[in-house]
Amino acid sequence: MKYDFKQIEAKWQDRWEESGIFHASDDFSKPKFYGLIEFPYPSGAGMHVGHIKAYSGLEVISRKRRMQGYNVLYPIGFDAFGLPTENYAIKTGTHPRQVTDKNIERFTGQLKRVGFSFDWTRTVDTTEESYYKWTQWIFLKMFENGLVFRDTALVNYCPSCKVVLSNEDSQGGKCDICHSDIVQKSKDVWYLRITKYADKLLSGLDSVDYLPNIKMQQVNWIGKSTGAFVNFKLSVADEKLRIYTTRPDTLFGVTFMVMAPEHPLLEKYADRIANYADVVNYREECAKKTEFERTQLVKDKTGVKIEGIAAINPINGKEIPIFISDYVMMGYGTGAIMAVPAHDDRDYDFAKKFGIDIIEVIKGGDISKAAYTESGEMVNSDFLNGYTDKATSIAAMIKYLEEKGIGEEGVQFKMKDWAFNRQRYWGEPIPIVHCEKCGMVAVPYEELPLRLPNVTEFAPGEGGESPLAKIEEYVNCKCPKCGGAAKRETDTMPQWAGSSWYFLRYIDPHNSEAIAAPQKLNYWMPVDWYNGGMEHVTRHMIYSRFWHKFLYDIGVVNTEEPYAKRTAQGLILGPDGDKMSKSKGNVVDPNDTVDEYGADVLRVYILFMGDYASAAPWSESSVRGCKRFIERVAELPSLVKGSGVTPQLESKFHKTVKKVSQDIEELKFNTAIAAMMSLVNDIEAHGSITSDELMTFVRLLCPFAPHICEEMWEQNGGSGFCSLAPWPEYDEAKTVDATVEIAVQINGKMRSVILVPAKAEKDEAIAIAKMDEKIIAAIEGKNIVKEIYVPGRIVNIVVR
RNA sequence: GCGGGCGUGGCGAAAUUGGCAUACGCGCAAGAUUUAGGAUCUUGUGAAGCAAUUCAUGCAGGUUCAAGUCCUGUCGCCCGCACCA
Repeated sequence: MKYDFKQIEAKWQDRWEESGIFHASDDFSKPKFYGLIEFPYPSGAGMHVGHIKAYSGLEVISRKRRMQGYNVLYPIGFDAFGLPTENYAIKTGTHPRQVTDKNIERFTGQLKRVGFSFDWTRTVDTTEESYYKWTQWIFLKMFENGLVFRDTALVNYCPSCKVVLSNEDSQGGKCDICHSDIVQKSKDVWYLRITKYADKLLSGLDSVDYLPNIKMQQVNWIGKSTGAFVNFKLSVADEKLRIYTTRPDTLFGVTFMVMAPEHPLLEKYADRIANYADVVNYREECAKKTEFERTQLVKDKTGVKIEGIAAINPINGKEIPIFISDYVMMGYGTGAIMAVPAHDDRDYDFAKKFGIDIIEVIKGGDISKAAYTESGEMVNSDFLNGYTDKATSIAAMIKYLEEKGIGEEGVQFKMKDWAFNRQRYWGEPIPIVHCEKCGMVAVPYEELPLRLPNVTEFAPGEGGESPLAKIEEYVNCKCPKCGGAAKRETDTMPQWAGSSWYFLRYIDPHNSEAIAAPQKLNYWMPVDWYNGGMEHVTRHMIYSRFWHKFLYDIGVVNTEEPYAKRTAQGLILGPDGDKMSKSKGNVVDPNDTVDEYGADVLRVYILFMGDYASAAPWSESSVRGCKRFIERVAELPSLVKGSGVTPQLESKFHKTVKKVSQDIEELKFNTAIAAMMSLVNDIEAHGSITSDELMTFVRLLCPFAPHICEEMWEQNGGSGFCSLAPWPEYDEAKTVDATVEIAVQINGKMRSVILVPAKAEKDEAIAIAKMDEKIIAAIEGKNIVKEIYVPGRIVNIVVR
């Protein structure tokens, strides 16, 4: 068969589209498989081969599931709101709608050329009114349920994008989008109370099958810590200074207190603080520092001692000084700490710098040199003296604190509430109206979608306000409650909103009455397998798990967790081994590879490159190797002869079917393909193949290289589509050879190879080994000390 | 600093989980075919040696009949979190 991939691939892509064989059906009697990939952001750069890799894993799984008889939902869509599109619109004056449509068209074309088995009838686009209506609907439900609040806060602000960012979007003090330095700015912020779900987000991880490193990152991000809150009295007033600590058992070692420079008690007692001017000065200096400087660069301890107010250690009545320092954050715990310099590195540095006492309460280190942070025997600690176990001494102290009413057990999370608004045009309008009389009022559900007005100016205002603020007919409205004059919220939602629930919309994408029909949700959820990039493991995944858990709590969905299983693919690096980027010019466009080698070759190569989860550089010559493989596969029909199959080749077939079937489930596509290559080598060496075997092989390869397989299936008398033909079965008995080659070692060194029956007993195997010439020579005249036989593996004779 | 992972030919990588190290592919070499080759096919290909053999999984030890795999130490790289109290 001549391998004309252009003709073959176009032909089958057309047939698949016409026949609709990849459309999921709502036949609830069949077992279902919902495979989900992260829908792309349709950027102007088009897709690169990394996208293709991200979708190829579940593509193979989904195709295999269809052949196994499952009702498969493998959908695709576009996460199209966002800054890059808007920035492009500002630069070129093109409307973001037009830019988005153009980019989606281009992405769609690229995806179709690769022959992905997506259900194209269920495509979603987060920027369509029929979609964002429901994004707004969920927001209003959250508003209704007290999960939305507004606050003035110091926020991460990107001066270049003129936008407020969540902590997640400003990691390392850099803007996630333009990489400018983030500054702290006081602003009105809409928050989603994700912290209310912190515990559920953490405990839910026990019931899902995520790769261990994915779980770990989420656990880390949620950052639960257990400890205690302790109230310290102030010397000047009947006022408590409340702190959080994970080591309440070190309370006897406290020699000073530290408050965050922004701590509200400072202002409250300003008139009692003798050096209040210094405090204000220090606070202003700190505010100038970016988060990055404050947390990364300047680890040298700075601070100011509060004159005129001290704290009383509630456990021993000692008066201790209070400092302010920027190593204590207002955003974590209570914004104040008890400092135990003997057993905390940061407190130790601070105490050394300011000449404060250091009292050892845990034995084991040398506190004249450094803080001792390991565990050990408690000393100088009254009733805790002699305790050696950390958990018991903490429990004893908490018990004491609670009895005396000076503190209690407590839990803290690193995760903060989700800053949810952006001063931008290209996002979902926040459906809230500000009324002078009624306050914040929700737009009534029946008025959704609250449409994004058509504008011509997309740039944010100099004051950082949304472009929507300039449109008077949008801003001015009537209060839905009292009917009086009111103003609309002009901020929009962040990029992460639309992607927090898209997997639900695929289930019923054209439903105008609900997110999706309940019986369909019940059938399809949860997502059986979700694959995506490691970069989305903490943001998108945590946000969407939060939304899903909320929807569960209000009875919209029937599963607590959206994703039953989550895996991640590794990057494809440029041919130079660097991360692909436009600026380096090392981006590989899948279209180029499809043009030159064909979609099947591209697919096989991407999965053959190496471990699916690891990064690997692109290699053009290795692509050619995969082309050779596909071409040799295309020639297999010429080897079909009526008979003449050897037991060895038959066994190899069964072994290969078994290996490929198993490897696919473990995302070990590289070894699955290697096994098929090896089988082709053996077939060629043998010189013939039966028609049945050919058809088995074609079905086995079909999820990887579906176009050529469909063609061969048709040419060789297969009925229907190969893509729907039954997945090959194997006979376990036939994967085992009757005789096996095993190695013979003398004293653990390989000396020979013998052929023994697979079921040989120890005596038989050793007897055969001792007849081997090389072995005879090796053991001649020596004492046999020990004989080891591992069936099917090895014989080892120990001699002296 | 804390947490996780990795280190195997010239290259991408395998290794049934303690049992023939280097499968599969690339590259390279020789040959065939070709007007030509960045095409195709055949053969060879960890290193040293004429050989039998010996040495090879970052480095140094250890356990074991047997170690890429387990243990101890050490070096190097990658990722995540990070003044989180």
